[in-house]
Parts: sequence; structure tokens; C-alpha cells
Amino acid sequence: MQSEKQYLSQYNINDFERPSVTTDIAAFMIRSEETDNYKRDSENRLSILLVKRGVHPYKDCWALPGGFLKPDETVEECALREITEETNVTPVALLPIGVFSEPGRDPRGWIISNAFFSVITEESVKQVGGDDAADAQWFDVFFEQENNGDYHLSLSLRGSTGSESVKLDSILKKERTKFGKNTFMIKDSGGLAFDHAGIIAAAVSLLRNYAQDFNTIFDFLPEKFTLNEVQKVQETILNTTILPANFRRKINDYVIETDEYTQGAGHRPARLYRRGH
Amino acid sequence: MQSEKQYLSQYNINDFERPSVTTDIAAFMIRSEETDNYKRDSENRLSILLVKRGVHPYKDCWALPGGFLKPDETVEECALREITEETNVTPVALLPIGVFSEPGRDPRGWIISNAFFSVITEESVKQVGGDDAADAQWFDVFFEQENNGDYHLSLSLRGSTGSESVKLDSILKKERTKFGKNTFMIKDSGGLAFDHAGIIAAAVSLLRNYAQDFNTIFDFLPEKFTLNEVQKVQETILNTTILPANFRRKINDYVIETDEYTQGAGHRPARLYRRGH
DNA sequence: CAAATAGTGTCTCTAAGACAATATCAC
DNA sequence: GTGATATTGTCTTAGAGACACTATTTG
Repeated sequence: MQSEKQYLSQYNINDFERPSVTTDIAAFMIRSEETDNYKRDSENRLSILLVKRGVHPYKDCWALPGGFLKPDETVEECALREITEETNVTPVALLPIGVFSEPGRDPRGWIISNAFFSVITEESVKQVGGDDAADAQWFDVFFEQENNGDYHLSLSLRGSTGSESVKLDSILKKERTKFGKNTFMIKDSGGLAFDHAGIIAAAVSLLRNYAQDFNTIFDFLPEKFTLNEVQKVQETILNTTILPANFRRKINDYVIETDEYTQGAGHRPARLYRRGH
Repeated sequence: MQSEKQYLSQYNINDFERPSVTTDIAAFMIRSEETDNYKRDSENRLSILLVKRGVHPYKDCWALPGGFLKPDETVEECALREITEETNVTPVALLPIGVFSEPGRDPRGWIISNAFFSVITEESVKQVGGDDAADAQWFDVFFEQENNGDYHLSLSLRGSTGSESVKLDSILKKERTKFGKNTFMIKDSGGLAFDHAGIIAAAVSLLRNYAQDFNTIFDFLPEKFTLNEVQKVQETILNTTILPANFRRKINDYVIETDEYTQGAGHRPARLYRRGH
């Protein structure tokens, strides 16, 4: 009879073939954009971070940031390490999306990916400043179901001086397996690397679920905010509108008043709040 | 300048260290138990499938069924293969719980596990019959938060003639990471192998979320069922009670009437329904 | 003052919880 | 008949949506 110690000393983990394991991170940020009317508040855009691949495969294609899992870390630590390396910013949320393990999803071989959902505040990115690296850019996100049932994911990079604009249009089909799992099948990747169009579709779906909950909304905002700012973030993510009076009633239990007010907005000042709870 | 083809031909995937990848499946079933009162309906118990390990490590401990991922399959296919091998039954639901990758979670080395949630009907298990193998057993599940905030997971196997009863009591602490993820930290594994106590706690939590939705409830039931059966399954999973009148009103939109009725129950016959939608 | 956001009050409709009442079966 | 579940109806309350109205700021 073998003891556990004896068994483990003889156990050879190399007897079985093993996959490489990566993490890919769908990092979202709400970007506010000034309007030309001094009275009107800035407009929000939901954006996602993509990196331009410098090496094969999918060289010069846009992809989610990510990298290989190391032996001494969890997949969560790996995702945090990768997104922090890429942005120089610590995210405020980092949650699992799922595992993508379809054989053949990566031309380099047997590689399975753990996808993560992440939230980054515009405030923190502005502090870091150096968003000049052309290989990492925030793309505006558009994601809606078409009349024919397919989903259209459109990611667009506004061209600035010296760089041209990019627009990636993917078509996906939502499929429900016999066992209840929903996945987005890629009908047209729109130029995105690997199966990242499907991962991003899953990420946006997840975000829209999370965004029913105010705590996820607060993650996108600075410490102090107006109620209208919260409302606009939720409306941007869910692509809906809600009457301000009703929104105030709903959110009232989740926030704490401060004595501070906004200034110089061209209209009545608004009270600032902090997250409650 | 290299072409993609040249690049891939030179690419050696063995340059990086790789983990072994497994799946573990938390398979749930609702078991009904006859009462001694002929008028009273049978009582339900939520149960989970555990297997007794025949090899080191954790030899003779109870564990979730599962196994190693093969190169030509997805993690979902692996989970389906493993649970089908173990029970000879095709599950009606199979959904991801999450990835468990804490270094040191497996004494054999670097092994990360993809956990799955699965539902199996009592009907299908009864058809297979041969549940005699002593190494795979359905344990009754009890999972509640204690007064001190810790969670108590208790799995019990009712002893039948020739086999003794088993009771595994785990203590877990729910922790929320800085980034919003909830995990169950194991304070006392209660004798369960590996980190499976934490996986089961996550699985039961997930089940209780899913069970708000009638579609998951229907998965536990045969094709035709009474409304009271649906109610009892939901009550068993969520550990709550609800007034029958209110339950009927809620579920009404999700079911379709048949012309059949139950018989010989010692009380008024109940109409059978099918899942709607 | 015009246009924009800030903030309050109120009406209606719906969904959920509580509970009363009646129906029907096997023993 | 008794005790169990089956089934319907109604009262009350909480929350969401719609909308009217007032308040305050800057060019």
C-alpha cells in the first residue's frame, strides 16, 4: 500500500499533454466628450481598450490585451498584471467572463483563454497622461441586435492629427447550447484577432447585466459625482433613457449627500454625492 | 520581414511552462422522498454527486467528479464527458461556475480547474438504475450562513443497509476582493478533497441565483408537472416558502396547460403543465 | 431672458404579499 | 367526514413610469 507521499514522489505531471493558458482582458472606460454648447453637459461614450499586435499571428490586427499565465499566480492575478502593465493604471473592477477553449482558436496551438471584464476610470487614465502609444487605444463601443437577429459589434477609433481612424465591424450570432449556455458565434470577425469579437460581445453583455446594479455604475465615476452623472453612465451602458425624476427616486438609497455643488456649468448647480452603503 | 506562415513554423509552444487543466462538475439533483402520511406529498431534498477517490492524493476522500482536459475538446465538452461517464446520464444543464487557479491547490503540481454547474433529473437517474457503485453517491446539501457570518456547508449521505452514513461539514468565509469578485475561503474543508468545498459553495450560490428563474427550475422536473411540484423545487433550492396563490400567479405566464391530471394522491387531483415559451 | 440642468410632487399601473374562501380526492 | 392539496378571488402595499411644475445658473 502506497502512502500519499510515495505516490506524489512517483507522480509525473508530464505524462499528460497540457495546454497553454492565457488571460484576455476587456477593459471598459466611460469617456466624456465636450459639447459645443456651453450650457449642455458633456456626452458619454463607452469605450474598450484594444492593442495592435506587433507579432504574428494576426500581426497588425487589433486585439484584447492579455498574456500567458505564470506558475505562481492565479488567473485573476495574471489579468491584473497584464492590464496594469498595459495601462499603468489599477482597475477598479476585475471580474471573470468565462473560458474560451475551442480547439483551433489560436493558430499557435493548444491555447485556452480566461477572459476578464474590467473597469477603468477616466480620472485615473487622465492622471497617467501618456496615452500616446499608438499600439494601445480606446475604441468606442456600439453593440446592438439587428432586425435579422444577428448582433452587430462596432468598435471605432476616432482619428486624431497624425493617426487615421479605424472602424471594426463584427457580426455575431447568439447561440444557446442544449445545456443552457449562451455564446456569441463569430460570423464576421471584422478584423479583430483570434476569437476576440466573441469575447468582447460576451463582455458587453455582461457589462449590461452588471450595470443594472448601481455599484458597477459607481465604479466608472470619481469619488464625488452628481446624480445626473450616474444617470448618464447607466444610460450610456444600457443604451436607454430614463426620466430624471424617477432615476432620483431609485438611486436615493444608494448615495450619501455631500455639502458640495458643481460650479460654472451654465445652469443650476448640482449637489455632489458619494456612494452609500 | 517574416510572413505569418514562417513565424508559426518557428514558433515553439514548449518554450513556456504550462499548467495541467481539469474540469470539476457540481451536479445537482432533486430527490423526492415518500412520507408516511398517504395524503401528504413527498418531500424534496437537494443533492449533489460526489465520488470517493481511489488514488492519492486525498485517497478515500469524497470529491467532485471531473478529469483532465484533452487537446481536441472544449472545457464544456470535457465536463460533459466526465459527468456522463460517471452517471451514465446526460445532464439537462451544464453551465460554467469559474476557474480555480490558486497556486498549491493541488499537491500534484500546477493544476487549474474549470468548475461547472450541472442539473440531472431524478427521472433519468432512476431509468439507469444501477446506482450501486459505492464510489459515486448523491449527498443531501445544506448550505446556510451562520450567525457569526461564516457559511456552513453540510453534505450528508444517508446510510442504507450495508453502508454507513457520511456527513461532511465545511466552514467557509465569503470574501470580496478589492476588484469585486466574491470567493468562498475554506476555513475547514470538512474532509472534502482539494478546494472542492469552495467550489461547491460557489455552485450552490450560483444555483440559488439561477433558481430565481423558472427555466432552471423546470430543468429539474420531468416533461409534465404540477404547479405545486415546481413550487416545491424552488422552495427546496432557495430554502424559502411562498403562498401557493401567489406562486401560481407568478408562474402562470411560463407554463402551458395540458388536459391531464394527477391521480390517487389522497387529495384533489392537480392539472399537469408543460414548460411554456 | 433663453436654454439648459436641478429638484419636488403626484397620479397611475403593475407586481407581490397576505389571506379568505371554495373544490375535490383517498381513506 | 377528515385532512390534505388544488384553485380562484380580493385587499393592500411597494415600486416604476409618466408628467407637471418650480428653481437656479451663465452668456
